[in-house]
Amino acid sequence: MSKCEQCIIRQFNSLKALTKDELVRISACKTSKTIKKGEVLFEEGEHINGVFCIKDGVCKVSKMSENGRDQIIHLIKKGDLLGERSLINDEASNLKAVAVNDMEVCFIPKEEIVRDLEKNPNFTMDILKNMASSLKEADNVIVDMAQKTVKQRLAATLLYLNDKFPKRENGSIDVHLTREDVANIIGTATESAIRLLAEFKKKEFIKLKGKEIFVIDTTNLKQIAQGL
Amino acid sequence: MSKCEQCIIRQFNSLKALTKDELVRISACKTSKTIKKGEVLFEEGEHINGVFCIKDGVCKVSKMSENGRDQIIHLIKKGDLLGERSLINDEASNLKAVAVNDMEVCFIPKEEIVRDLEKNPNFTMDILKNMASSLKEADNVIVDMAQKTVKQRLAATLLYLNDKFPKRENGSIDVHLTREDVANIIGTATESAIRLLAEFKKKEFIKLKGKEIFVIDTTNLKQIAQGL
DNA sequence: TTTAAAACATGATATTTGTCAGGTTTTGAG
DNA sequence: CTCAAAACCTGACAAATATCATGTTTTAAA
Repeated sequence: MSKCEQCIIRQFNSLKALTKDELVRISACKTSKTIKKGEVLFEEGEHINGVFCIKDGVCKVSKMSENGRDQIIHLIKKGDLLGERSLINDEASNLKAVAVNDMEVCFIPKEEIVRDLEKNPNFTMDILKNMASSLKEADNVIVDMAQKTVKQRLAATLLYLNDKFPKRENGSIDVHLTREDVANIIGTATESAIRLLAEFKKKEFIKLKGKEIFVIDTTNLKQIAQGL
Repeated sequence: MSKCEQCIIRQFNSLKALTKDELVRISACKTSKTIKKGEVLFEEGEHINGVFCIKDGVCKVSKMSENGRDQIIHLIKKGDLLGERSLINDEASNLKAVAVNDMEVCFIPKEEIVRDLEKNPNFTMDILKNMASSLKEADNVIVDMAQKTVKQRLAATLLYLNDKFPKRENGSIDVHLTREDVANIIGTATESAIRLLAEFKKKEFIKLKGKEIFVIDTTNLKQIAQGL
């Protein structure tokens, strides 16, 4: 079992604010898990009671709408923390998380890390800063969902994926999303997502090879995302 | 100038976590303002450098989309704090705030209250809890914007307004929103909002008298909001 | 009180998006 | 490898929504 105090992943999230002693204690109680593509990390309504530190892979975090369709709200990747909110309130999760690529994660139980939230102001402030930044990002998503067309949102999403996620050797985005996943990110019907992907392909803004997506023409995609 | 330590409004927000001494100090440096309907509290891109404590009235908090239309993201009312995020990061505001009714607000400068964020863990935790709850709420809004029809969103918004805002003596919701404001909350064209309001009126789910809105049939509005 | 601007309203029409139906291709378990 | 399930794709059509045009009513400033 690897040791948190030697793990470089923590540099990418709030765990970097923990002291060496705190990390040693956390290391002793954390569990490491391998999660295969398609497996569930947690369900809506479940009490998570801890945080996941993502060492590798990607998962989709979604919420079922009253209309019965899943809306993907976040994609969580290597270096991210998942489930911070479970440390702050005692509510059940309003979200579901499913692995999109195979994952390596560590799980830190709430009761061990909550103390640090109370005792280490650096850690608290870092969590607070992240929340503030997530909230700002959420504002942007709300505006985009409310005001942009499906085509604009797809263009923006492709740029986001291309920007934030690793590439395979051949240059495609290394995230195993189905067309339905893409539709559930932008909030549209699967058929609409497929049609627009085909349109972007035809215009040579992107290349498609099975589930692999290659972003080619960022300039034009940016223009479309902005509604020009 | 009224004193914070004697002000009951703070019971409704995170300021309740401050000690008496802290409140006395804050009281000495805060400024009270009257803001008339239509006046701007702050603009997008402005550095707020403090928090507003809303003693009375309502304001709309919005963000301009790339498409050039304003999206209202929050309605802030009596008892709420506005601008907490300015305490946490040093970025300019991504949002604009405009009074919708006449307002009474107090402004607490950042430099005076930031100390309390550092020194008083109760205050920090309360801010953190509020952020977590806002984030959860933002998730819900994203799902609704992405998945619900305009009609569903209007029904949900009417129920929200009816639930969260004071009523006038005659029973109408005491928030002075134009049709354009309503459209900018639900993310649609003004004409569409007008048409749907007329439809709800015809079906007697609501009553309209000028800008006054009376919610009558919550049962049917709930059904519509849920897409039944 | 007057009056120009803003807000409200409605019809006609265009565009976007969803739904349904029918196929083909890909995937992964056995 | 085989083959059923899942994912993908496309067309036709329906529904939702935006846009444009035009007229009326309300509001608030002079």
